[in-house]
Amino acid sequence: MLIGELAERAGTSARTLRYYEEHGLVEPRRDRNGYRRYDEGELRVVHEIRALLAAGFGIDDIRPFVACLRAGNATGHVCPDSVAVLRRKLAEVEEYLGRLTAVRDQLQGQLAQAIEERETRCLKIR
Amino acid sequence: MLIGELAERAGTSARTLRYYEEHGLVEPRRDRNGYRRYDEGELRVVHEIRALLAAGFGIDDIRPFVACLRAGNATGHVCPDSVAVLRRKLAEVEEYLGRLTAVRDQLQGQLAQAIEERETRCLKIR
DNA sequence: ACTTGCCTTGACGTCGGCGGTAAGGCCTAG
DNA sequence: CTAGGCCTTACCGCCGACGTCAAGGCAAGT
Repeated sequence: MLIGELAERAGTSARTLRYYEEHGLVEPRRDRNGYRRYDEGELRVVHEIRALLAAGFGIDDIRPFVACLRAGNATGHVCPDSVAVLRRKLAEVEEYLGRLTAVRDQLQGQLAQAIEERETRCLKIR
Repeated sequence: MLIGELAERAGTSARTLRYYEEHGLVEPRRDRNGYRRYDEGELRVVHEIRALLAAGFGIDDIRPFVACLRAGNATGHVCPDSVAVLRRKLAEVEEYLGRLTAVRDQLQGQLAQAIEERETRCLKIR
């Protein structure tokens, strides 16, 4: 499989796949002419990468998951290194959730106050 | 008040205040020698800006709040434009909260699954 | 031979809110 | 006169996951 086909099947771009390779997440063989040659398994790897990125992981966080998949595991998150990253990320997400919830409450409060104030003014005008 | 004093009183840097000015949030007068001269009210404006930034607003979102404050209102979020931005931002935050909650649940699930799998293997080994 | 359509490397652009530094002007105290 | 402590404009750097050229090589159909 050449890079274009993998890109299309994975729902992404060739540039993106080269980027992953540049950062050590994928290592295709090379044809005589220098073309990258991927085997079928890489499709799963790329899907895993994309899912983790979408979940907010950084490239460096993802490396252990890929290694775990390559080691023959059914999923990338069962190895100790992956679990450590999972724990850390979960903590980060929960902290961010807390802050974001506080922000939401504050916004709701300001909005309610603004509306109330407007109605007060309307009553005065009448 | 010169830029250094305002920066210190607002708990930020001169560079930051110039950045705000560059983006139309503050417009100090100029002394004969070109120095920026701020009056007392700008301290509140800068505090408002910082609070909104900390809440996740972008520079462009903040402009109406500043205008609202300058128009003589007690707070920057009572004017129609500000309220519109508040509504939009609240919607954004809530959507992001939803996605982040989904991510958290997924992470918790994967973590639980990984731990369960490990324990299963330990039982087998024994 | 020519066109089309893959592929390659390399390098710069993006977004946002500044930080940092250079090169220089202004003002005051010693 | 000079040192220092403000101020000015101007421009590069940062982070991360790519997008977007540019310039060229390779393979295959007509």
